[in-house]
Amino acid sequence: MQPDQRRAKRLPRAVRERQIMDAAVDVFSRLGFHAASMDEISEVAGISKPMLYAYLGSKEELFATCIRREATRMMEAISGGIEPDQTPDVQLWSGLRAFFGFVGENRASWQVLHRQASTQGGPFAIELTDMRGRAVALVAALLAQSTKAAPSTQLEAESLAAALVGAGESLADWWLDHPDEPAGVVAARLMNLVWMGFGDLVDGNIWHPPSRRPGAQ
Amino acid sequence: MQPDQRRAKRLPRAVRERQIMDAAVDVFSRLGFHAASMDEISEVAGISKPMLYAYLGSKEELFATCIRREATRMMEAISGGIEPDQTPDVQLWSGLRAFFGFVGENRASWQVLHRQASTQGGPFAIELTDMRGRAVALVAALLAQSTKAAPSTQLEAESLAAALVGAGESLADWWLDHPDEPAGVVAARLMNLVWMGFGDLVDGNIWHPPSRRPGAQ
DNA sequence: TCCTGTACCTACTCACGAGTAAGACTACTG
DNA sequence: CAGTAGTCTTACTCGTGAGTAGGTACAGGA
Repeated sequence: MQPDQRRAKRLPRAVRERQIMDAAVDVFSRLGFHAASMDEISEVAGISKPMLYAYLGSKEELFATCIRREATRMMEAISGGIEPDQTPDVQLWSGLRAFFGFVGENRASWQVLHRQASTQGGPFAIELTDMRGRAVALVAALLAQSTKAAPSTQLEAESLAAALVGAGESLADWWLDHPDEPAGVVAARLMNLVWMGFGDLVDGNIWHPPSRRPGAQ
Repeated sequence: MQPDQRRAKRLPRAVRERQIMDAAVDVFSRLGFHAASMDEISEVAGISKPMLYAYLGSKEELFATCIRREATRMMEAISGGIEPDQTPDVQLWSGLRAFFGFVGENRASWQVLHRQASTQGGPFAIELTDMRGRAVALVAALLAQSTKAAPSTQLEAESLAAALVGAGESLADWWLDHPDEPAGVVAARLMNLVWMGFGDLVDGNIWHPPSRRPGAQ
């Protein structure tokens, strides 16, 4: 109880809100929505519970706000990583790298986004579905570029995009349990799987970026 | 309160246990582990709470038992669907069909297995990891058959198997939100994606089973 | 120096849910 | 019909966690 035990007193609202959001993402990602308590979030954030309610509203509002913030951060990271005037395979490659790069550096964000939000019903799933919809649209547009030739592509591209996004999601989940692998390796693995297919891979044909540096990552 | 409001009175223990398990899978799949209450499970099962505790133990024990039962059912469905003396691609195809067939007919089981169990820590994740490990081993063995030719296959096959299993898991999740698609179509889509790859698909090369009936499903 | 607003707290209320105590009802066995 | 084993219930205890009441402390302006 020394007077010097400064808890960074009397900060402006915007700063506190960021601290609270960071704490909330941390706690939600570790415990899940239901098991997380507002008491613990306020403790991690270094403030008291009434502040939390005054600034961010109820537990549900806080969770929804977390999802929106992290979803926005991630989609910006991905679309920022794509170079639009490259060939489709290179665009896909850079998108995958951006995605796994983001997940690698923001594991808590990914936890709260994918594993938590998708298991809670109600408004949360809506936010999530919205983000996934944007990701699928991004990939579908990219695939549609590749398939100008083929005939019945519009719907087919979209469902394949959904499968690819799903594969990315679950490979990211798998990666959470195998954190030793570098991001580039995981991304390259998925790239090869979806671009070449096992049928080619067993013949030794692998995909690689158009030679800047031979090694991955 | 008519005396005729028979709640199927005084059944033997084994029958009650099955009813309770079914109710538990239903409630857990709808609400998740934490939000599900033992009161609701007992109500759905048509018995009172103390019976539930007497027969299946605590909430955590009940949940773990659910996971074990559903995981076993699913793995049996899959390995029962594979014909071991076929070529690797056909084996993979029949495995995928068995998997999506099971999920389609047991949506609640899949919910509780994948979406719920994977987000809860502790003993549940262990059960789940165990099941996934068996699935990955199954697929990895299958892939290893295909790649006798290639050199550095042992570890590579295993990680590709993990990616494939992950892709299947998340495609099944996606399917939960698009229940109108038939199981065979979803399975065929994943089969094409992982066996042919986009690189072939954009050229119009699709994989199909070695002609019994031309149409899928 | 008083005044007002914003940051911030302690200490509650209240509902809900896990788990239990204690016994009642039924069926079978002798 | 008494006894016993197993089925089943009502009616609790008790902890935990969401949300709030009612304040204190500090900062800046008059």
